[in-house]
Parts: sequence; C-alpha cells; structure tokens
Amino acid sequence: MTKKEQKNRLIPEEELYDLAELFKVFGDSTRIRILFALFLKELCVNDLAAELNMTQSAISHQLKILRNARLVGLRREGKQSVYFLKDDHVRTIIDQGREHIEE
Amino acid sequence: MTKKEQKNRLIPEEELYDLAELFKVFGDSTRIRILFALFLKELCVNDLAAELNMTQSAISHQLKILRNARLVGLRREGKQSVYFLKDDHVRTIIDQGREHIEE
DNA sequence: TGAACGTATGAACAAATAATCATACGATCA
DNA sequence: TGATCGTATGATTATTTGTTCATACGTTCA
Repeated sequence: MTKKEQKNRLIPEEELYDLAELFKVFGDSTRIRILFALFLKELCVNDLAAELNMTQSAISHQLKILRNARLVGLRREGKQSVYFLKDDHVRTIIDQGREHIEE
Repeated sequence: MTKKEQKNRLIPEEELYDLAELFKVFGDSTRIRILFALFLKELCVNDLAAELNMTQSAISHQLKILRNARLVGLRREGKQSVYFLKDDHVRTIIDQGREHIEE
C-alpha cells in the first residue's frame, strides 16, 4: 500500500485515539511555547526555563510529555540536557494551525 | 507582507496561546471522531450521536466547541442541524498528525 | 393549539492535568 | 570524596474539562 493509498483509506478507530493524544500534546501553551523556542535553536532545560520565565521543574515535566510524544529529542552534554525538535511534522502542524487562525 | 514572509517571522506570544487553544480542540477523542465522521459526509446531531454511540447531549456540547473554533459549520434543515467541516486545514492538520504517528 | 421531535444548554460531578514543592539522581570539579 | 550544578520525578493541590441529567427552545404537523 502506497502512502497515498494509506492516507485515503478509512482511519481505524484506534488511530483516532492516538491522534487525539498527539494533539493534546500541542494543546497546552507551555508546550507550544517550548516547541516554538526549539524552532529557533536547541536549548537546555535551564535556558528554556529562563526564556519562558517558568520554573525548571515545570519545564522538565512538560519536556517529558513532549519526549513521550516523540516531538523533541535530547542530547546529553555534561550536566546539561540539550533539547531539539525531532521532526518536521511539528512545523507543518503548527503552520496549518496558524493558517486556520489567521483566516 | 506576503504569506511566506508572514510565515517566517517570529510568532507573537499571543498567537501561541491561540494556537494552543486550537490544538486543544483537536485533543479530544470525541471531537476527533466527530471531525472524522464529517470527513466522510455531512451529518445531523442525532446521526452523529448514533454513529459514535454517544448521547445527543454529549455530542451537542462538543459540537459547540468545534463551532467556536470555526472547525465545523451548520445548516438548519427543518428540525435538524446538519453539520459539516468548515475548511481544509482540518484535513491537513489531521493528515500531518497521522504521518507523525505512523513513523 | 398542543404534542412530538431534534437540538441546545446550564448545573453538577468525576476525571484529567499543569504547576509547585521537595527531593533524588548523575555529572563535574575542587 | 564531598560539594555543587543541571535535571528528573513523585506527591499534592488547584484548575480545567467531558459527560450526564434535567430542561428549555424552536420547528413541524395533526
């Protein structure tokens, strides 16, 4: 089955639940702000916390959720964890969201 | 400012909150299932409730949220309210979500 | 007009969730 | 090794949110 064929068939019920789980991750302003910050450059936890003016703990909790959704990845550098966006779907999804809003 | 230029500039903080609000709407399995049902054809409230095996009230509440987000529209037909998808960003956003999941 | 139908909506309740606080863990360095 | 730094994480709490229940609203039709 080609990608296009797969795209056009019915979506199984179970996949709809997974989709909702994925979009739930985008549905929080802290996480969106984290994603957008990582749009611009890789950042470690403390830098993210400073940039978003939030506690290290709050950021760390949200990064865990973003990691579980495979939206961000991390690289250890000494004591630091450097986070980065993991794929381009993030950008496309956010761009489409923006286009909807701007209509 | 062209669309492309607009896309590439920094996203203002306020728009990030609006984005989170939009994705929050996608982040519920009932609403995703409603959207997908409307993918296939227009439906009135009772038909949606039957198809998703949920109460009329629950569906109606969720439809209100989808309406507020301008993701669905409705047309009155006698006693019925016939709902439909309002724009193609819905399809693109969901498709991108699916591609992310299927990786 | 009144009954029946389809839909919308407010209140109440239960479940999910984000931030905080305290603390633990791992790496670096004196 | 002990201290410090950066990060992760469990528990708690306050808030948000989805469903249910009851009911109101608008339309159709006898």
